[in-house]
Amino acid sequence: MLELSNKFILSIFFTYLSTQILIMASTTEENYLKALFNLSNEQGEVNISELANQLQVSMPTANSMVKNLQKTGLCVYEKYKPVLLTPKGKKEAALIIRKHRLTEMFLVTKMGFGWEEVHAIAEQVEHIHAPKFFERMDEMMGFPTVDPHGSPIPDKQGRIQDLRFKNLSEAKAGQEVILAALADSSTEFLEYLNSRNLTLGTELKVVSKEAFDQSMVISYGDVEKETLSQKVCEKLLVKTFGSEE
Amino acid sequence: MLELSNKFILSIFFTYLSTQILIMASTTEENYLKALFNLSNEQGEVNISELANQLQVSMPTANSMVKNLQKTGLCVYEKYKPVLLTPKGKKEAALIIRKHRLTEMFLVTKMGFGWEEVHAIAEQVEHIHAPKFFERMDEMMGFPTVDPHGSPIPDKQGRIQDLRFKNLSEAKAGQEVILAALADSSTEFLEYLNSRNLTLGTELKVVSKEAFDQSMVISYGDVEKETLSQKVCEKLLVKTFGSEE
DNA sequence: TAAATTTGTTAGATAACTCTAACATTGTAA
DNA sequence: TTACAATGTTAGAGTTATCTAACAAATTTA
Repeated sequence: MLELSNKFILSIFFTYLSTQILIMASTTEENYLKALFNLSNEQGEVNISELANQLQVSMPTANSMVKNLQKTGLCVYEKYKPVLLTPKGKKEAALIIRKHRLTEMFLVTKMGFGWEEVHAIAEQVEHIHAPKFFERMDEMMGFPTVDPHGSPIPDKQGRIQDLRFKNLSEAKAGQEVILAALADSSTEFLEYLNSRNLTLGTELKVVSKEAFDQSMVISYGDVEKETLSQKVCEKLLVKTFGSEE
Repeated sequence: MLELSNKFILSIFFTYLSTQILIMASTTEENYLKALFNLSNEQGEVNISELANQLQVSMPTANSMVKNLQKTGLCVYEKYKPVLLTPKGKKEAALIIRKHRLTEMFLVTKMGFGWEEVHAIAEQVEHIHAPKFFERMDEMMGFPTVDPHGSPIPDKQGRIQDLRFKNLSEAKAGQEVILAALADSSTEFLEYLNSRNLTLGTELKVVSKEAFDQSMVISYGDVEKETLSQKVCEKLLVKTFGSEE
């Protein structure tokens, strides 16, 4: 009876410790946090199968890791329910994403890499534990707010600004917009954009829109006519001239 | 009988694969390789106890990892004998050290870090698998041959030049030398040197030498008299004016 | 709504890296 | 040269992160 009671008190004590003391997440855990963050829908929910798929692990693996993350207070999870990040988990995820995006920006602006080359390197650098290293990058770049693909860089507190760009696919014929960000930063898509000389900041004019397949003809720079499929238009995020902050 | 024979053939096949195909060494294995490389004496030998001590693991742990490294052809080892790196193991170790030292130099020359701050960061960055990342660093720095502590940077083939500096402790009274490298790059020692304004490239004059405790009085720059203990003198590597390559 | 499909869980195993305890070998010193 | 000390090895176990096989729940579809 007494023993049970002691165990109970100890378990409270350690639960307290785990939420208060920073037990560094392993690289694996960091990857799960990032995946959960990126997969979160409007309700902040993620299904185990999506998580497993994203990380290319089996469902039992994802399931058991989610249980671990819950023990350290980084997510909430109930059997057969979707996973939710806690505020602590969200913050930790955002800070990893901060390191990722700062690194990508540094590689492009300070080291001469192409925007299609940086993801794989940043994927490794983001796990480095050296606050000063990332602070120096940030400083050297003049505190950028977006990465080379237009995605916002979370601040030191893990807060992310919501840029709320529009999809190019929503633009009307005749409209002029600025290419501001991408909804897909895969190497393939970036190389597609490279081959068309489409860079962030480019002013685009929607020449026409094809009702049949939602493809668009646009013009920009020296390019008079370029046809973009619906699929491409949905991946291009744009802002209107007025909408600078 | 037939089964045994098949097993034997398979084992030969996999041994062959392991020596031919690049099975990436894990971060842990990389740390063992580096430690073996750094601890190697003139005969290239390392005792298990030294290795275990260097990596702060138990002897059984070091012992079993050495067996793994042997399986992948990175070291040679016989029961109760010291460990030896193979040429393949030496090369792999040197290439990790190359990444470490390039990183240290980059952090100091391109990112404004102090030489006492860079070791811990480089210790993490050295495990990044991204040849282009390190090649760009190298290029941006103009292909440096030494790191911020004067240690040589191995080339892309893993070859290390032997700079053969002398110990300051061997210098005679009256002699003038240039501080070229350090035999100890611990934070404590680097901070000691910082506090005395002793940097690589500084011209030192040996004012006098104390026979009793082997301490030295030196002068350099604006400093007329500075007493250095024997311990410090042994950690300072110097070259004479003539000995530039 | 019952059956089929999808999604999620449990159980049990494996690989990598680590440990301690116990034992074996080698080297050193009485 | 025997005994002690130092060094090295084996055995067995724990942790983390992964898997497959089998089962269970939830959801979709007929």
